[in-house]
Amino acid sequence: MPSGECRGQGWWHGKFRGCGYRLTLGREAILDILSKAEGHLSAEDIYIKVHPKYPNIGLTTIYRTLDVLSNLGMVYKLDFGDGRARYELAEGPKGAHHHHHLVCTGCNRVVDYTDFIDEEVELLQQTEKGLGKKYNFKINNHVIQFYGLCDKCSGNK
Amino acid sequence: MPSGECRGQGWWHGKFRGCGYRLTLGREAILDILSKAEGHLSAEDIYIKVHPKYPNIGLTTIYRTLDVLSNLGMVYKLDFGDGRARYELAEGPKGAHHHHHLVCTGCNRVVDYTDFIDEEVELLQQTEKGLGKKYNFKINNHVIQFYGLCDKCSGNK
DNA sequence: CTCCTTAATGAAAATGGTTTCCATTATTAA
DNA sequence: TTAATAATGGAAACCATTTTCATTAAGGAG
Ligand SMILES: [Mn+2]
Ligand SMILES: [Mn+2]
Ligand SMILES: [Zn+2]
Ligand SMILES: [Zn+2]
Repeated sequence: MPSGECRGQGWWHGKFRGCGYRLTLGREAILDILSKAEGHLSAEDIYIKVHPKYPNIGLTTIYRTLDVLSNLGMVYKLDFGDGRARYELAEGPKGAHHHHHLVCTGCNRVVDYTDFIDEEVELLQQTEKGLGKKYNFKINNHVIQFYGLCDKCSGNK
Repeated sequence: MPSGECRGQGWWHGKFRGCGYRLTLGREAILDILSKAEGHLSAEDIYIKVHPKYPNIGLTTIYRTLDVLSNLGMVYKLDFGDGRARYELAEGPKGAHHHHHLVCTGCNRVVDYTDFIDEEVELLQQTEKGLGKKYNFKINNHVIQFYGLCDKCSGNK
C-alpha cells in the first residue's frame, strides 16, 4: 500500500487521496459501473459492462481493482453461495446505505433490506462491543444474511 | 432425493431415516469425524482425517457426502473467505448448539460464540418473521459473522 | 513540458477447490 | 439370492481467481 496524494473529479477520488493509489481509467470505469448499476455484480458482470466502452481493460484488472477497493473498504465482497464472489459499493456519493441480505436458495435471488435495521443496529452495536471486549477483537465489519425460499420457489415445491 | 427407510446405530441414522439415503461406511466415517473434531473443517481436512482409517474413501465422496448432509440440514457449509468451504455439524447428539462466528481477517482464526445469543435470538426471530412476511420468503437459516482483527493481529499493526 | 521511477496493466499460463464422467461396487428391498 | 439402482473412486474437466512477466502509463521532480 503506497502513500501520497492524487486528484480527480469523481466523488470517490477523495477516497483514494492519501492512500497513494494512482487514479487510472480502469479504476474509474469500474467505480462508475459499480455506482450506477446497483445490485450484486460478479467480476465478470463488471467486465462485460465495462468492456463496450473500454475494450482494453482486462478481467485481471477488474479483479485487482476490486481487491484494492475491498481493502479500502469502498466495496463489499459478498458470497451468496453461487460459486463466484459478488461486489457492491459500500456507500454512494450521498453516504452510507448499509443493508443486509435475504437470499433465495432456490433461484439465487437476493433482496436487500434495510427494514428492522433500527433494532438490529442497536443489537449489533451492543454485540460488537461485548464480543470485542470479551475476545479482544477489533471488530470492523459484519455479514448478516438470511436464507430461505422466495414466494416463487416455495410455490414450486 | 430417494425415499424409503434405513437402520443403524449412530445418532445420525435417525436423520437419514425417511430420506431414503443409504447408510454407507463413507458417510458414517465422515459424520464420525465431524462429530468428534469440532471446528471448521474443509473437505480436504476431513479427507485427511478419514484417510488413515478408511484409505479407500476418496475426496469426491467427501464432497458428495457433505453436499447431502448440507441439503439435509445436518451440516452447515461456511465461507470464511479463505478460498475453501468449511463445514460444521449443525447439531450434535445432545441437540442443537447454534452459534455465530467471529473471524479474524488477519490470521483467519475463527471464534465460535454463543454469548449475547439471548437478545440475538429474540431479534432474529422477530426479524425473520417480519422479513418473511414482507418479502414473502420462507426463511429457514441465517448467517451472522463479525469480521475484525484478533488481539495478536491488531497488535501486529 | 519532459524525464524518471515504479505502480498498473493485459495476455497467457498456472492454480486449486470443486464437479463431472463413467465404469465398478455395494446397499437395500423384494 | 437377486435385481435395481444408489454410491463410489480415480481421472479428467471445470472455472473462478491468481500469478507471471514484459509493457504501459500515472504522477512527482525538475
Ligand atoms: Mn446488497
Ligand atoms: Mn462454528
Ligand atoms: Zn427463489
Ligand atoms: Zn488474527
